[in-house]
Amino acid sequence: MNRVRLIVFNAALGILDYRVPEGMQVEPGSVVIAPLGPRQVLGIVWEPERLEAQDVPAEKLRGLLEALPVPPLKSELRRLIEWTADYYCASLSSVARMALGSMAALRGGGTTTEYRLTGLEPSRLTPQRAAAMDALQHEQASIRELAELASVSEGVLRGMVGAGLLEPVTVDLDRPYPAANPNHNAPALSDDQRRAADTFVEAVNADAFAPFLLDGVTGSGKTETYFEAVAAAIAANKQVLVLLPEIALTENFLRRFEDRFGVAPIQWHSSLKSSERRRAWRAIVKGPANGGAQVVVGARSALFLPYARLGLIIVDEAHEVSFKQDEGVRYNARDVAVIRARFEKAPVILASATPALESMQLAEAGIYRKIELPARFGGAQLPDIQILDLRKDVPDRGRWIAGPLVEQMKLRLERGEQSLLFLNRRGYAPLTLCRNCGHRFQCKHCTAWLVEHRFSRRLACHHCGHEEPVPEACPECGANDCLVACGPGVERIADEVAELFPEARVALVTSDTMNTPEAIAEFVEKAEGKAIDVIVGTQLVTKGYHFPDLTLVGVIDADLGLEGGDLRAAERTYQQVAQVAGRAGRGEKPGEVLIQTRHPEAPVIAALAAGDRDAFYTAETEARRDAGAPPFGRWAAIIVSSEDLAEARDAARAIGGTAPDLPDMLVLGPAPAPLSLLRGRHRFRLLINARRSAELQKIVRAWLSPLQFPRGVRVHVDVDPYSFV
DNA sequence: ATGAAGCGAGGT
DNA sequence: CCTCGCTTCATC
Repeated sequence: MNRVRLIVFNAALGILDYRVPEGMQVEPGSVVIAPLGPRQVLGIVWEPERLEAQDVPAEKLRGLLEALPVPPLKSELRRLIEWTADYYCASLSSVARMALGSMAALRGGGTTTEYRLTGLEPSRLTPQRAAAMDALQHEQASIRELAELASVSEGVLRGMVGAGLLEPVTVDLDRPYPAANPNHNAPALSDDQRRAADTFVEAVNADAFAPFLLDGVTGSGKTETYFEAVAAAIAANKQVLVLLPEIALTENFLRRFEDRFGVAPIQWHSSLKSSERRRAWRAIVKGPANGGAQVVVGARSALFLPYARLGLIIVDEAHEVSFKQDEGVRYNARDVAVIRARFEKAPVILASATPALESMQLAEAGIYRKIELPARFGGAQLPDIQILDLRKDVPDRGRWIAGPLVEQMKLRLERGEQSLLFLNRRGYAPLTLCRNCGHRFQCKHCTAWLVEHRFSRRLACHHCGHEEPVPEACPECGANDCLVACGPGVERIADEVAELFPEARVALVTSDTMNTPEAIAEFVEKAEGKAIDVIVGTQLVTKGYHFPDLTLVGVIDADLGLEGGDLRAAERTYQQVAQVAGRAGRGEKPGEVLIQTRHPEAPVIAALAAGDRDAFYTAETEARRDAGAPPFGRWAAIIVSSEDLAEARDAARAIGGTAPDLPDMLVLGPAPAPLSLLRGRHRFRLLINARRSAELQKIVRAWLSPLQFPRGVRVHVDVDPYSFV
C-alpha cells in the first residue's frame, strides 16, 4: 500500500490521505510536504488506524511532494500529541505544530560567514580600529555581532576585512554545541540534599516513569539538588528538559548552570533569533549520543520538541501560573510535562517552594513522590512576618506606604541594608480620570482601563497592548491639566519612595524596565554591589535573585489578588507573598516582612502571618472541596467571541440552549465574559463545573461538534482554566 | 484557512 | 458585456 494518512498543518482540515510516490520512503512520524488545492502544506505521517478520515478512493489521492530530511517524530511524542489534543479539546494539527521548529530547521544544512582577527598589525590604526582590535581578541562572530561587541559601526569592521585585519571563516549553521561536563564543579551538598539527589539519580538510571514533587522553601537548595539528576542524565547520554516559567528568570539560572557544568545549556523560547532556533531544534533532534543537545532550558513551548532521547524533565517554580498557556492550544505545561515523562518512561521533577494545591494533593495520594528539603541551605534564618492593618495605619492621602513600613525602611537605610517593596501592578496608576468631567480612559478594543505609564508617558492597555500618548487636555470636555491618577502602580510607589527618602537609590523592577537580559544583569549587579537601597517591583522580583543585604520586604497590597474572582486567588496570593517574603534575609542577617492588608482576618493572610503553611493548605483544601473546585472537581470554560456583539451573543445562547443536562455536571451561563471586549472581539463565556467522574472532554466535544456558527464566530474550550477573564 | 468559482448589482 | 464585492465551495 502506498497510501498514507497525514495530519496536515491546517486547523480546519486536519486529516487527509495521500499517495506516496515511487521511490519516497516515509513512516509514521515522517515530516512531509503535501499539495493542498493550489498550495503546499506541511504534514506529519500518522498511523492510519489511529485517525478518523474520510474514505477517498485511491485514484483520487494526490502524491506527496517531498519527505523532509529529519528523523520521524517518535511514537512517544505522537502519543503525547494525541493526548494533548484530546485532553485540551484542540486540533491535532495545532498541537503537532508545536513539535516542529521553523521551515529552515526542517531543511537544515547550509553555512554562514563569521569573522575573526588575523593577528596582522594594522598599517593605519584609527581609534575605532584600536578599540575593535582590543575588544575582539578571541571573538568569532558575524560582522553585526562583532560590531555590537566592540561598540564600533559595521563599516569599521568591513574596512578591517578589506585591510586584511579580519578574516572570514565559513561556519556550519548546525554546528554542535560545546559539551557539558557532569563533573565540572560538583558542589558539597547537605545531608538532606544528598538524600534527595541520590533518589533522583536512581530514578534517572531506572529508565522508568517517576513523578516527584520537590518541595523546599526558598533557599533550601532545590536547584543544586536536581542538578545532580541532570549530571546523571548527561553522563548516561540522555537529554534533559528544564522548564522555567519566564524568560526573565533564565539569566540567573544560566549562570548557575554554567558554574556547575562548564557550559551554558541550550535555550528555547519565543524570542530566539531564527538561526538560534534552527540550530537548537536540529541539536535536539540529533540527541546527545550524536553530538546533539544535552540539556535544554526553555519556556513551556520547549515541551513538545522532538527530543531524540529524553531522560529527565524538570519543571522549576512548578506552581507558576504562567505554565498555563492562555491562547492557541490552552494547555498547562506543568501537567503535560508529567504526561510526557510517562510516555517517555522518564522521571519528572516538579520543584517549588509553594506547590500548587493540585500537586500537593497528588503527592498526598501517593501518585507523586514528595521529596522535602526543609532547612535553609547555608543556615540563614526564615524572615519574621508581620501584618500591617491598613484600616488602622492609614497612609496619608495620595500615599500608599503606611507609617510603620516607612519607619522600617528608614531603619534599613540608616543601617546600609536594602528594602524591597512588592506590588503586582505595572505602571503609575491603574485608572486615569478627568477631574473636570469624570471621563475615564478606557481601551478602544477591550473592557479595561488604560494604565498610565509615566516612564514612557503613555496610556497602555495591559490586555491588547494598545497604547496612546497621555493627552494635554481631556478628550471629552477639553479641560487642561485635569487628569488625575487613581490608585497605585509600582511606578507611583517608586515616586513615593523618592519623595520620602530623596537620598535613597531606588530601582524599579517591572517587565517594562527589565525587558532585556542586559537590563536584568545590570540590575542584579547593582543590587549585589549595594548600589541600590530600595527595590520596587512587580512579581518579577518575587523569585530568582538573592541579595544578601536585603533585610526588609514590604507587600504594598496583599488584597489585590483576592479581588479578582479567580478560583485560585487565595492560593496565588499565598504563593506570591510567600515567594517575595523569601527574598528577605537570605544572607547572614535575618529578614523582616511587613504585609499591608485591609483583611488581616482572611485565612490566607492569617496563615502567612503565622508562617503556617500547613494551615493555609488545610483551609484552602476545605474551601476547594466545598466549591467542587480542583482537585476535587473540574472546571472548563467555553469562550465564544466575534467582532459582532449580536453574533457572539447568539452563538453563545445557541451553545447554552443545547447544554446537556447531566447529574455530575453543572453549566453556568452564557454570560458576558469579565473582559467582555478583548482585542476588538466581543466575548461570552460558559462555565462548566463537573465532578471528577464526568467525562468532561467527551461530553463537551459531543455537545459542540454538531453546532454550526457564522464565519466570524470563534469558540474556544479551556480545560482546567486558570484565568477566568 | 484560503484560493477559486458563482452570482447579482451596477456601470460602460 | 464587463467589473466589483460578496457568498459558497472544495481542498485527500
